[in-house]
Amino acid sequence: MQNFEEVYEVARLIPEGRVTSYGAIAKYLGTGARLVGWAMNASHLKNVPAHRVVNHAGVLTGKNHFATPTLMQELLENEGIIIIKDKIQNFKDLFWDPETELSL
DNA sequence: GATTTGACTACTA
DNA sequence: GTAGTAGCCAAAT
Repeated sequence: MQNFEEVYEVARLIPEGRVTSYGAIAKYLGTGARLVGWAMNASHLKNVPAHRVVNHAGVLTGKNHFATPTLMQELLENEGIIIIKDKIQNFKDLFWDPETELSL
C-alpha cells in the first residue's frame, strides 16, 4: 500500500540525532503501529533510516532485523545518541514526533 | 480465501 | 506496577 511509502517518507524526514516511535508515525499516517513495524521490516529494500525508529519505550526492539544486532546501536551512536542496554538514553528529549515537528 | 503473525500501542483489571 | 486484551494493516502459511 501507499502507506508503506508514507512510512518510508516520514522515516527519511527524521533528523540526524533524533528518533521517533512506531506509534508516532502510525498516528501521523492514521494507521496501526504494527503496520509501521512491518514497513520497517521491508525498509531494507528502500533507503530508509529504520535505525531511527524505535518502540514507545525507546528500546531498539528491531535491532535483530538489521544486518547485525549491533549495527542499529552503532548507527545511532554515530549520530550522537547514547544507547545503554539497547535502550536510548534521554529518549524523551531526542524524540521526534512527525505530528509535532511537521505541523509546526 | 481464511488464519496467524509481526521491528507496536493503548486501555482495562 | 504487572498482566491481559483489543485495534491497526500487510505479508506469509
